[in-house]
Amino acid sequence: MIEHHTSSLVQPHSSTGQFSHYIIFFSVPAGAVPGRPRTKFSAAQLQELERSFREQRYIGAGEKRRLAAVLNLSQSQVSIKTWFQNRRMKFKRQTQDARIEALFSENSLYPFQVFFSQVRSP
DNA sequence: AAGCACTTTCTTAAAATAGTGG
DNA sequence: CCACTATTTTAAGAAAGTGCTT
Repeated sequence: MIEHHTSSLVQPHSSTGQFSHYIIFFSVPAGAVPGRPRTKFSAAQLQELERSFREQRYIGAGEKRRLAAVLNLSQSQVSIKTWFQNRRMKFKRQTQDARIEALFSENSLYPFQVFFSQVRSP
């Protein structure tokens, strides 16, 4: 991500006129394999993925092939699998965050107050 | 093979800062 | 100085990578 930070590296400080950073050049190894390019799902694709996820959180081979065909992602069922995996993790995070939130709301602070009053010394 | 937990990479929106003209 | 814009930094989210287990 050099491109985003180039100008801040090149410009000297406005008042002192000094450069605050060294500029380091480096090269990418010649044999580096780029890896799978990041797929950008469109809004319509995400809508269909979400609908399928609501139906069942684990995708099967048949549904995966169907989605790949419908969404024109036929060459990359992997991205669909990855999406479901990441979506399950997101779902899990949200639910347990909601449970933690529920602990702090209402008047459930009491156990924590007891705990900290015992830990902290006056 | 796919699953999970965790991490890395990349993108983008918002916040913060720096310039600039009136 | 203030209002406005342009640029930079920061934070958060999404897709893919890693390593291990079933």
